[in-house]
Amino acid sequence: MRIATWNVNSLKARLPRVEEFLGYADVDVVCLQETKLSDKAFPALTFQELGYDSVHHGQGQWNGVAILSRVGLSDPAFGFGDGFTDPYEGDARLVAATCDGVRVVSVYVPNGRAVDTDHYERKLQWFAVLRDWMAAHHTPDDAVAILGDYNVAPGDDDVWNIEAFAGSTHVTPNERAAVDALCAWGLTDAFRVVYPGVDGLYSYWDYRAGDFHQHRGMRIDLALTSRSVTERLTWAVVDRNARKGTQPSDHAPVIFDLA
DNA sequence: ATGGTAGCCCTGCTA
Repeated sequence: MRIATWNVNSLKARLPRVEEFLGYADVDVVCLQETKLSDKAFPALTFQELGYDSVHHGQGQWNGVAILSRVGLSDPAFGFGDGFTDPYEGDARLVAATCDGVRVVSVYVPNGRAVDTDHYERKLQWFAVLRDWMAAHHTPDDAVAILGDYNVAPGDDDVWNIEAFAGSTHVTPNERAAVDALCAWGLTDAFRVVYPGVDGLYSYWDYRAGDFHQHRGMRIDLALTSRSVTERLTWAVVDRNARKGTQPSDHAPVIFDLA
């Protein structure tokens, strides 16, 4: 099974690039973030014609997450649901579905804006709720994969220059601890299983200042996988070509192969 | 030079 995650930064603007990606990437499951669409505007029929079932959790102007699957898609869930207090209530940031026996979760973690803001504090809370939500619905022995834009670079080698991020979000100890808490529950940063200690592998480059061509990127699009999924992992890659050309997203897809 | 670009419900906010 080949599974990918991609923050498309508006599916309306990016649909041609997403269709192109589906045409060459041979992916079975795709987690999308920042569709920026209402559910009504989500192009489910387009994906159906390309062979993919889909589920979308959207709100319109901002956020929005989806899962596409050509290997089955069942038991969809939208947001944290009853029993959880979402620190970003009203935002469409999580959708889940079971695809060929794997519980797939597509997440768009809040950006956090700046360290000294309420948005940052609620970003940390959102991570805590995600962990509680996982623990409430699953055990680490389940086949679970949470893919998405985590808006956190887990290690110093996940940013182009850690000194340039002094005082910034995405690299703070508290944000990394929030990711570590998910891992402590029983998940693994799958990309680093394939590329331990390899520098310069990013999934996001700011549109501004020519960051992509200057290799000023960050690895913030992650797949956290439970043990049984991690054991099936054979390969991973960033599709950097998707960041090039006409009207690219500022994120590239990250692709994972499971035996 | 506190910049730059791209997206949205586009003259302001979000990332």
